[in-house]
Amino acid sequence: MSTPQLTKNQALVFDVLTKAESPLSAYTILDKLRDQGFRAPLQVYRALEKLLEYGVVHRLESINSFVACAHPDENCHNHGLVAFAICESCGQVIEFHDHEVDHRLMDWLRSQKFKPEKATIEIRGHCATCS
Amino acid sequence: MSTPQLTKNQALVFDVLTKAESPLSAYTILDKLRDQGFRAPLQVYRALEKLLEYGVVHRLESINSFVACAHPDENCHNHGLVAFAICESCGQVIEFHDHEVDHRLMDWLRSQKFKPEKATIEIRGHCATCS
DNA sequence: TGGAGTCTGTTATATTATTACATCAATTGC
DNA sequence: GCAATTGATGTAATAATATAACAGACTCCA
Ligand SMILES: [Zn+2]
Ligand SMILES: [Zn+2]
Ligand SMILES: [Zn+2]
Ligand SMILES: [Zn+2]
Repeated sequence: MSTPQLTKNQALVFDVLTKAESPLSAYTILDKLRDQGFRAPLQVYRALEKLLEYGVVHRLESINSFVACAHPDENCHNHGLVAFAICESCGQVIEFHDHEVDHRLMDWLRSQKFKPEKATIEIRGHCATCS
Repeated sequence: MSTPQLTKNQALVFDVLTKAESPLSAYTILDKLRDQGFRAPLQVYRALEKLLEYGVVHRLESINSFVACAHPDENCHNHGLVAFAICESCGQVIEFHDHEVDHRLMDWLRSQKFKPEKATIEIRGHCATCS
């Protein structure tokens, strides 16, 4: 999935996310973009939908929030799983990939004849500086 | 975490979940228990909170739903991670544990000095019979 | 008996996400 | 050029998920 030119709304949302130092909820993004003319949640959700599709943003299911991809260059996401460590104190997120975990999970799924489409690996806890 | 005697509401919620063949949302559980006197979401959420604490129920973050533990005997959950494969067609969930994946993730977290507290591993896709 | 702790019932509210419908702009095919 | 299509946008309304706040009941035990 290559990234086409972003539209105005997509660029605004992406910009907010890249400047944030922790994940943001859709409504937080909305609030940050009121000055730029955003009025309704759908403006955010529609932009996010595309950004997720392009792989430049990730959704953190366990905290209903969104974060800019930490590895925009490597398009590792195409083949591999992505995992997140989320600090419950400072909100900081570490994004990482591990082919070992990846293969192990995939092997198990294959043994069950389960066809994976989307995976979520999120660990909540406390980061080095917060513990 | 040993499981104490369940209270009336906890038992009702647990019973609904064990009889279901796929995960249920809190509000679906509420609807199924209207006849038993349930009127408000909190009655469900409070029971779920305890059942999660006892480890007899799991929460599936990616679909905002709850499922009874498939391995009530092994209290594998105390040490190890739990992963779920969720079929998007039939809703069926396969719960599994893998120490390899577990250790690998834990090693990585330790290398980052990240102290894990709660982990979510959920794979959505299609099960053997649905693909 | 009377706290302390836990469970419960109820109302209201907060947070997250989608449906429905209208408009606008760029693109395509003719 | 012009209809047809496609994709992006704006707006209002609503659905779905989750929590706050407060009051009452119940058990256990000092
Ligand atoms: Zn990424
Ligand atoms: Zn931290
Ligand atoms: Zn389990
Ligand atoms: Zn299935």
